[in-house]
Amino acid sequence: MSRNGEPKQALFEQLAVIGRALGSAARLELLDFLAQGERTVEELAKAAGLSVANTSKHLQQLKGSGLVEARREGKHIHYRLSDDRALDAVRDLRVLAEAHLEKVGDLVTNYLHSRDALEPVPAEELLDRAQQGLVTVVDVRPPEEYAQGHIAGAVNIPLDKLKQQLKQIPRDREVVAYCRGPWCVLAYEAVARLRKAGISARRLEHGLPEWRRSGLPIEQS
Amino acid sequence: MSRNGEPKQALFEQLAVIGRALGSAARLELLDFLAQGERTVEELAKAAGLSVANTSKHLQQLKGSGLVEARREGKHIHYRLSDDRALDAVRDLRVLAEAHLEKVGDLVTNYLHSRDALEPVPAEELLDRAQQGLVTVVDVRPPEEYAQGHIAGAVNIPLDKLKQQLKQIPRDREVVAYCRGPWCVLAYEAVARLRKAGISARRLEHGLPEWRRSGLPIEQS
DNA sequence: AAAACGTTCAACTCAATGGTTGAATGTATA
DNA sequence: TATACATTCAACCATTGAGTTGAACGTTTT
Repeated sequence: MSRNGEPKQALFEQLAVIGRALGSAARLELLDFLAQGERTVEELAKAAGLSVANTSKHLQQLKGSGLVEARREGKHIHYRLSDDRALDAVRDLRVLAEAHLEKVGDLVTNYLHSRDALEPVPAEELLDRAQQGLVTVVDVRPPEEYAQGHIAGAVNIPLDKLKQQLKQIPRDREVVAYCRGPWCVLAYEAVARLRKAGISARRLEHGLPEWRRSGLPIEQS
Repeated sequence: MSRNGEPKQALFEQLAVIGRALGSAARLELLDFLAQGERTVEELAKAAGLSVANTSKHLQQLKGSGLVEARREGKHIHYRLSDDRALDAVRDLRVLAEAHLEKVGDLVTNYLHSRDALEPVPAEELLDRAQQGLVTVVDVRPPEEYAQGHIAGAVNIPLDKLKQQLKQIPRDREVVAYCRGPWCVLAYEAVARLRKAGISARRLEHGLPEWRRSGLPIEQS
């Protein structure tokens, strides 16, 4: 922004408006529903699990960026995708995300070439050693998810904060990282980075949902 | 995000990470430059008119979303697009912007004084006619960028050298000018000046990155 | 008219982001 | 080894965004 209104800047700014519109999981989910056809605000709110007011605001943001259009019919206002090409953009995002995650996966498996290093920590073992204070348990999910509930005694270090907080991690004991579940790659990546920094690290066999289901101790912030 | 980490939510959140990365004019401009090839932080900062520190932060955000990769070479760190498909996403944004944001249309048409006069040449048409020797293809970017790769058969006439080299341009056939991307200022300006000099000229519909992306012939100096 | 309903607006809180600055890191050169 | 250089980090401020709540708007029904 900073600078004058050169056309080039202005154009990129317009593109950024659309980019921002795609930069929220809630809105992407709304677009996903709208891909199936027209929906009212109420329907969308229910489907996405959002408040009506909040949904309305998201929809207006989408409308402002030209991705959706609205039509009044009686009491209801129906929203629809204004252009099928909007789906192209979402599809591209998906492709990029998959490519990225795959690449990350490759990085991890390349880095952890030793079999035992890749070996995950079973839940019972972790519980056992955590209670003896032998391991540092790291929750690599975003703070919101951490706040909702996490393994008792775990510290929250989201992946993007890992580098900054490396120094605060005790180097004299093993780190066990975990995240959402089986297909969540955050924990893999965290382990890779920790090892790169010379810290002994493994990942929890499963994620938090499995931990909870097994009746193992959870705590909330 | 409010709610728990259900897989579906997690997926959309991953997509949203990429969407957010595309949600800043500065980052889109950086991507635009990177579409031409590897660049150092310093080069990018200068090109985008941002501070180096700020540029670095933006680049790391792009890296975090998997859109770009970095490589160290001596003192410099070279960034590049990690996936050509990233350009697809940006192209989609552009299409959407053109289709739905009247603002953009206004900006574009205001920017080039006569829209009809600056009708672009589609890539296939250019390739076709260039092979028959019917057009003079002019690359108006600076020599360094030209050296890194240009459309096969194109001559390099940077904008500031255009006046001096006008005489060397054959007047009996059409000139097609191109530069970095669809909105690169240089090509518009070049076309305008060529016409002023009585030479029939149009600009390439897209820029070099898109040309390369389509697998059309490139050569290096 | 009045009442009921779906949607939007306005005002607010809290977290996240873009940006700056000066220090720290890591790599080549003297 | 000391120095210069390119990049990143850390701390900080101003702005924006998501989300909530209660009131207002427009349309239909009574």
